[in-house]
Amino acid sequence: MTSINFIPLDYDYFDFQGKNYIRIIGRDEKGKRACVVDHFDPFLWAIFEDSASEKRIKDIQKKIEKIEIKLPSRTTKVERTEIHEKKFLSKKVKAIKIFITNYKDAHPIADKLDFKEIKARREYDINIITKYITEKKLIPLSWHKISGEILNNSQEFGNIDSAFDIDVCIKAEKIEKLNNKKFRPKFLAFDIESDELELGKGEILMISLVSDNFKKVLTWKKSSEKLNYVEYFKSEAEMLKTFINYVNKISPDILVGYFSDGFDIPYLKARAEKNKIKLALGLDKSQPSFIRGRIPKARISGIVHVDLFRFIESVYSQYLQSETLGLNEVAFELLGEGKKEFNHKHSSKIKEHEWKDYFEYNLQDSILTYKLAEKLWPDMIEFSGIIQEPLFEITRNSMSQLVESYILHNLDKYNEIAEKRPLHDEIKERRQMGKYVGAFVFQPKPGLYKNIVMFDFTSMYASVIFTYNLSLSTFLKKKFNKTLEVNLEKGKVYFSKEQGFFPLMLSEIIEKRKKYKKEYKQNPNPIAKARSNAYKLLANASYGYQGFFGARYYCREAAASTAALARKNILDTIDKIKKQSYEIIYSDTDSIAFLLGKKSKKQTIDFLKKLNSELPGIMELELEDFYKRGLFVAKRTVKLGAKKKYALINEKGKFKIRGFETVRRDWCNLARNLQNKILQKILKEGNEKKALEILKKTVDDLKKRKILKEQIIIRTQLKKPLSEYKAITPHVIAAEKIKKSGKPIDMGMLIEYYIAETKIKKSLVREKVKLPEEKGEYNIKYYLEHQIIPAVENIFEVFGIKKEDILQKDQRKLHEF
DNA sequence: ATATACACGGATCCCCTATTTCC
DNA sequence: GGAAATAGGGGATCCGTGTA
Repeated sequence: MTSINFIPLDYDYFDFQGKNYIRIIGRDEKGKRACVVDHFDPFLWAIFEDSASEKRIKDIQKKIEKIEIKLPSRTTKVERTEIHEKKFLSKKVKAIKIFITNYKDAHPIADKLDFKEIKARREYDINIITKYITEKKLIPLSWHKISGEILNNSQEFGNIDSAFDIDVCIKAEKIEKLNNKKFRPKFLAFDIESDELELGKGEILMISLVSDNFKKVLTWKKSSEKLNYVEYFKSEAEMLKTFINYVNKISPDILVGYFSDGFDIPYLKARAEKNKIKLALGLDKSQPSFIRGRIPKARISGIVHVDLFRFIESVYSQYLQSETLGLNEVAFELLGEGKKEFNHKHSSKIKEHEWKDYFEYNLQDSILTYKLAEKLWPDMIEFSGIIQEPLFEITRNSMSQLVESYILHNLDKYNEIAEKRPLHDEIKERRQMGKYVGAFVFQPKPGLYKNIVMFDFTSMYASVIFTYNLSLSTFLKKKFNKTLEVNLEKGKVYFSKEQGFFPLMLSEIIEKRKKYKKEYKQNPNPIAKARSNAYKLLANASYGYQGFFGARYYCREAAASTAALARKNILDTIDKIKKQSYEIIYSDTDSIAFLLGKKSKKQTIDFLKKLNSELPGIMELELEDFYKRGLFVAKRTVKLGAKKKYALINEKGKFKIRGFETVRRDWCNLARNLQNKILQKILKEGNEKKALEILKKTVDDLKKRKILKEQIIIRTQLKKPLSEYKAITPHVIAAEKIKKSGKPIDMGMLIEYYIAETKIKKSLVREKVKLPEEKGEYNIKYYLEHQIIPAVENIFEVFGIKKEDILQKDQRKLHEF
């Protein structure tokens, strides 16, 4: 027996003689490409009724062991069974573990377990790789010592070692986890350019590739200038062949693109087909395969294909300020550099000397993608390690899938059998349930306040779930002794006080989050930060997960109770703060703002300690900050204060602006910047005088047509296919215009437009829409009445200045010209 | 395909009234 | 001259986006 130190990267499975085997590609310690083949005994569970007698169980076991399914290609039978004492939804159960020949047939086998003493059949609907990892504990992106037999030209598994381009192949006998050591994968970033955005429609003009000390642009277009990183070919086909050769030669661990699931890989595949070339990117020379979905997932055998856009969209975007998730903006925020400027036009119109810029542009995209991959690597590795799913899945799964994977991989700690995925009808039913009551939001009074204290609950929902033990596994249909009773709108619901595994798991997540946050503070480094963030994300998503109709552990009652008890706690706390004669000015979900008044900061902090000592369980209130001033405005429609809209300045002069148009991307920059400046001025100075001057200046500039076009562009996202819109809004018109001009329209596109002057008097805004590149003058009336005034009128109204006052002054000014 | 709460612009619908059209 | 058709104003409601 030999052994290697191994880090798993890419997981797949195959059948050999009717049985399932797992194939994992990774690296050994010397950086050599290694392949581990492991057997896997698939199984599922059947859970007995509590009333089932020992004798009956034995009977059933014998019957189960005779189950067999004959298919044309294979026969699957029950190989063996074991009786276990397990837990299901935190309750003790007797269950039978049924080992079968091939996991693909787990479903039909489950269907055959039709005995009245069996109340549930489970774990036949879990992905085979997930199941393998939970069983064998071969954790992705962690080092392991694999002992076993080296396969060298072995006929076993049909010559697997020679089918793959690998250095060593081992059939695993024993797997041991090693202590964490660093691993730096070999990335290869790539990007393609073409005239047409519709998949495969036009030719691929060029492909850029970036890896360690490697930069290339492959093209078949001629340029007047020779560049050392550009390789010229005589045709698209030759270029594609060389691209495939480079990928094979460099043999990266991770092939990384930006939106490459949705564009680059499918495009390459389509063009390769057209040119009758096999897109043999896989380690076994196979072509990429596509797993269906909203955006298909492009899998390359043996190499992890990471589409950074997808990872950023599903996981990382919440840490970003960027308003779009385009490569340019994201790279700017994370790396401080953006894409190269290039004025896109059809290749037939590009002059010879202009190609150089296009090549540079194309190369820069891959450089940025490469750098982003390096930057996000700590997050990918931490997510993969914590959730224990392969990188391919981690970078593509939604938040609910990540939470669920975390649960599945941790169930054995609690001796739990997994709950099943909801079936189609079940999902339909859950969705029809409608909404339950959510968070409490305090109705603020408009005004400019001084000396504000803000408290907030740390991980409020997660701490409520643990404190009150709210989950599917603790939800009771009836009231028993020692139960928690929660009043919901539709009646009372009950939860057991016996510890449920879900709340317990969540408390461990919270603990780990605290631990790594502390660790990060003591020693700031990307790994600690990524780890702390990953746990924070899991904790935050758990509440939503329990209320999500697609969840295995869906429990509407638990989700509704979480919200209800969070409301109760914050309202109780508000009462206590009031009783100390503080004046509450605002509260939303987990935060409370009130005036310091005559009290000192120390008194307030002492009071916070007292509040904390009275809070149930692990619930915790902390001081968010002291603020020098805060502004709350009225709603547009009624005189009441607007919720979720306020601006604060702390004692260090740092602003916190929420909900205002300043932070909304569907307002033009002119209105946003103006509002931002005005808010900041008012908060800094404590009055509106100077702010009013800023407003006048802007109105003046607007009327004199001094405003730059960039400032008046309105951006709105297209959230569904154009044809599905019932209300034809300005951004829909703009999208139609783009489509007419021959550019493709994608769902999710950010549509840009401005409102122009028109000759004829038109009443609808949409009739004045123009695209940024269209010539025209901006509509002064529109920008004044629909952008500038609405953005600031509520602010000035706090100081008793009415919209008419502002407008009248303007009109007088207008006459002066 | 994590949850609900909230603000608000613009379109659309509906009702009412004034004006125009038609007999 | 009077009824019917039409235009236009104003408010309620719906649709849609984005944020907390």
